[in-house]
Amino acid sequence: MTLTKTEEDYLKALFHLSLENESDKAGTNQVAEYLGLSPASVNNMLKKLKGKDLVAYEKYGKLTLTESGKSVAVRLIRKHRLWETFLFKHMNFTWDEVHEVAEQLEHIQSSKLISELDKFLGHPKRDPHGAIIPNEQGEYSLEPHITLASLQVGDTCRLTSVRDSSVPFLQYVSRIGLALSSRIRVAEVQAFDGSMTIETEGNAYTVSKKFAEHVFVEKI
Amino acid sequence: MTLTKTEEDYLKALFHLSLENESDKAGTNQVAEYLGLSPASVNNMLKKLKGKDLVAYEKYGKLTLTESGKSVAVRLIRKHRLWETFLFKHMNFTWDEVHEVAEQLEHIQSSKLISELDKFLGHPKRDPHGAIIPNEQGEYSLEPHITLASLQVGDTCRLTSVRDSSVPFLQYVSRIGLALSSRIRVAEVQAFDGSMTIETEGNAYTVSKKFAEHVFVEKI
DNA sequence: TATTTATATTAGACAAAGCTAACTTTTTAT
DNA sequence: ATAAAAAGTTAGCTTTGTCTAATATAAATA
Repeated sequence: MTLTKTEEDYLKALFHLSLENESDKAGTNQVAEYLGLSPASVNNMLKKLKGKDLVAYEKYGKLTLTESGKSVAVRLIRKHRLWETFLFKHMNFTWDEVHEVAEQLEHIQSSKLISELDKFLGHPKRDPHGAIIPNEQGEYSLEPHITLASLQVGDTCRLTSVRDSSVPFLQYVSRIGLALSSRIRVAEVQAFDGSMTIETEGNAYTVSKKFAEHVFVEKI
Repeated sequence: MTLTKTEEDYLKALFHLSLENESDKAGTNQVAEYLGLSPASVNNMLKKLKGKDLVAYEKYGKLTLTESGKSVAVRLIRKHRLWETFLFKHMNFTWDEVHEVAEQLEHIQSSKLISELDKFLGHPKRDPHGAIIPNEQGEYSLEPHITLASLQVGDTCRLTSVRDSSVPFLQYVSRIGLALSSRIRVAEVQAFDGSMTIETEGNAYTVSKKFAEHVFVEKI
């Protein structure tokens, strides 16, 4: 079954939202917000995807991807991340530039191209944002998602990946000298709003709680 | 102005047909045939493209691309041929496999990606079918299109490029041992139907006139 | 529990790009 | 020069994916 670009975008949205929500479910309005569409449009498309057995839900109920829908989504994410890696490593793109073009490239249909690209890149495990790339079978490890925001004063960590691929966020991360593998020490946390002062490479920066929640780390 | 994939496909079709016809013009039915659509659909789209000043024509008259339309088409052809080159040289695609995927890749919008790809490939002059790749400014040389069919008994030539990118044609070319730069000698020509017997690498094959008209050569 | 708010659905309209069938204009051939 | 054929156009319908406005259900709160 061949899906349209639009159908693929819905499945990917559902996959991402399911991961963020508890219990692998998402809501119509949430999908609409995520894709920048009206709830009516989303409802309309959901009917079609349900008919194709890619999404499961009861009227007025929460949405889940079926196994088949999940598999399509994971393959898309694999393609997206492989293309991001290609753009970053071979086309001189910066990490804030790769997402937009990969959004287009992920819809190219050619299994040969993807397996060759994977080989060409040396079967990379992570994309330029540190996100894990699912393998050819669609398997991927869900690593512990510890955010910078969960650390305490005095803790030291290493930046493993970022939650957001948006240009403003990534440029901000770079601006304060952070990148994948950066070592970070938490110097201060404000009880008032959770903002924290961090040290990296000898410099100190104060960042909001929201920011810290978008940075994944491993403690060291 | 951003064009849809569909609009781009029409412009590319018009460009190719204009080159094949005398006087850089094409007809509605011809475009319909080329794209596998009904003349009515084509007429419909032509109105839109005329409104955007990409195509020029009078009612019931022949079609030409405007300078602006030509420029869009050439940029698409450049992208198509660069992607074909990439697939062939780095993704282990054969020359009969590249066209289909390049048809998709040519619609990716990113000028940075194309200029980086060009650099990555070493600014190639020709694609895997021997076709000339327009440069960044959209300039390209129209080389003399001498076909194998125009040669006489005893002439010797080298295969420079092929007119057709279809899988059956390219597989046939390969099957009889021909590739870019192959040396060919014309051993015999039938006055009856123009079919010709050619020698290459010590083997002889008889091919139709139609076939010979799809093979571009330079005399040696 | 009753009411308000949030979420989800339906109905009806629209634009893009396709189609068929009918019609008009141009070209070709008798 | 006229009739037949080919090419181009128009009208009206279809599908896909979007929208707004109105309505129905579920969840939250008073």
